[in-house]
Amino acid sequence: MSEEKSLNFIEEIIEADLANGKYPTILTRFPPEPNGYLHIGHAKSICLNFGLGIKYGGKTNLRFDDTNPVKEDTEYVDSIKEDVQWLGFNWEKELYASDYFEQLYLLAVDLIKKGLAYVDDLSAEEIAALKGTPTVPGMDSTNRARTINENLVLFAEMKAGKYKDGEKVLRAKIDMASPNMHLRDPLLYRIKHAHHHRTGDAWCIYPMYDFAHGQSDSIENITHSICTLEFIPHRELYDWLIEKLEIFPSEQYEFARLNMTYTVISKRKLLQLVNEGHVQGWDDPRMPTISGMRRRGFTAESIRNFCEKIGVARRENMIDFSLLEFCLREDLNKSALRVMGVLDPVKLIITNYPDTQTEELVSENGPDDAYGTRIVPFSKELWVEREDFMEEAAKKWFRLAPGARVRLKSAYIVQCDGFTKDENGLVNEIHCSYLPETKSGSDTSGLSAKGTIHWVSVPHALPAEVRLYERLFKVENTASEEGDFKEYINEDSLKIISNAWVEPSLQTGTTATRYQFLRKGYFCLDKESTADKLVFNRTVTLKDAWLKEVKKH
RNA sequence: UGGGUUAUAGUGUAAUGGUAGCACUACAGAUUUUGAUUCUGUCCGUCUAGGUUCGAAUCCUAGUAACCCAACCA
Repeated sequence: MSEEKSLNFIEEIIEADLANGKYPTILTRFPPEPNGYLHIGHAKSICLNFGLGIKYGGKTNLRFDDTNPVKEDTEYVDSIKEDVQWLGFNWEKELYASDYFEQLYLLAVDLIKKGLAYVDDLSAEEIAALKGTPTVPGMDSTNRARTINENLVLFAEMKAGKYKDGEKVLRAKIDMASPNMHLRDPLLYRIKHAHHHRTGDAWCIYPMYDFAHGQSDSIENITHSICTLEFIPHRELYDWLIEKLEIFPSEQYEFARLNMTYTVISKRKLLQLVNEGHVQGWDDPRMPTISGMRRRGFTAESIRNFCEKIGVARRENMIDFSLLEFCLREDLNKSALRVMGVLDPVKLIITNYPDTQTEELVSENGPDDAYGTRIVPFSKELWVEREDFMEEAAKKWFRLAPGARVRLKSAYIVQCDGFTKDENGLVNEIHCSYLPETKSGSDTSGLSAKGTIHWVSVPHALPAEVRLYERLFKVENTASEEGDFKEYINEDSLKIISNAWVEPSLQTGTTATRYQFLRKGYFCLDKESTADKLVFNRTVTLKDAWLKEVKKH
């Protein structure tokens, strides 16, 4: 039954490694720096790393790459853990690069003893000047010739706090003429008299990425260390350090990071959007952060499916936002409760319906019988969608218009007889007569209506605020446009409707409940919603064939 | 213009010398008490030029384009 599914290039490597006995089992890791919130690009990495662990019966660690104390905070650690768990993954161990500071220090001492690292007194500017350029070889620092003993003493003094920030660094002794800039005696340690969110003031020297990441991988016996393409030039250094240190040979593999149309996916840019007030926080429902998407109403399942569909490769990519929406709708369609809500209300009066009568009609809750039914109250006055009425019916118009017949969902077929306008010329009442024998479930009329519309009974309706979201940017790819990415922000990405009406069954529900407002889209309760003031987020619209028809003309 | 990486429909991803497939998008139709869902169909592709081969997306040669690398960030 199971179809042969093609492997991505990392799976091929793993299967080969397992087949030839290179490793008995695999261990991967997801290694975020706790300096911001996770976004959809991280989700790709999470699904990849944890997915491989699951697929091949191995394990995956969650490791915080917390080697730069001035940028990191426990706030981010907590949010990252929450997001990974929410996505549905369990880590083998929760680890921190800062747990290895002592071991890393000893590894650095080892490197010095091997004559492969030295303490340099040059300033950042001087080091940069001597580094050369991609086309011009670098030149040795005079400190490169220091003896092993001298280096040992100086490095110990760095650790002991004898020097101020920037006075000294530890560098690997490799090749100042290498065509790979990362091999021109890269910095291994720098001095930072800064408070670390976990180690406090215990350290004033901190390892650089290149002397922490691969070593942490090795300490944990990570078999496949998977990162993004921009780390390709680091791999030579990654391998060099592991070889010279004679530690567990973890191997680095790189894949292309996720790019998506109509958004930005970079911590730096997302941070700007938050700090400059273009959005209301990291979990603003317009943000491509995991927390933003969760608040917006995305399901973890839909995000995992998306990550599965986009694949893993080594070429630059730009994924259509519509694929994400497809995955979202695909999942929500299966699980969302069907309810009725009117976003732009206009009153419909059933002239031949008894003034004080109320009926309890039965309507289905979901896409199949398993969801059961609920009671929806019906009466003489209903709220219906303003856009479902036209004074003069257009071609192919299936909805309300004078003389036209429509089905009120789960209720009756009504015939539109007329309408009234207010002093501003705005339609304020639609007058209809209902056909009693067309009652839903017991229709004996033999009549049919082309269109079916949703409604809410006026005396029973609950007021609600509804927040509609559009894409955050006006252009597909801000990076390929002139100027700053913020010039392309869509100012209309949030529309708040304060006078919507929803059916009474929506009084109870949690932020975990997913709804489909019939014909209007998928919605969920926002975290700001209260029993007195319901607030809904529109997660995504339904596909709308009529809208397309209208746009054609 | 030093080094590295990558080029397959509009987008993403397969095909590991042997029928260029799948998904999204777009378009058309059927069904529908959601103009949703579901179902059916259509359009559209191997960066270029040579070469090897019975046979090339795949191998070779030469181009072209895009991205990455000169932070005491990760």
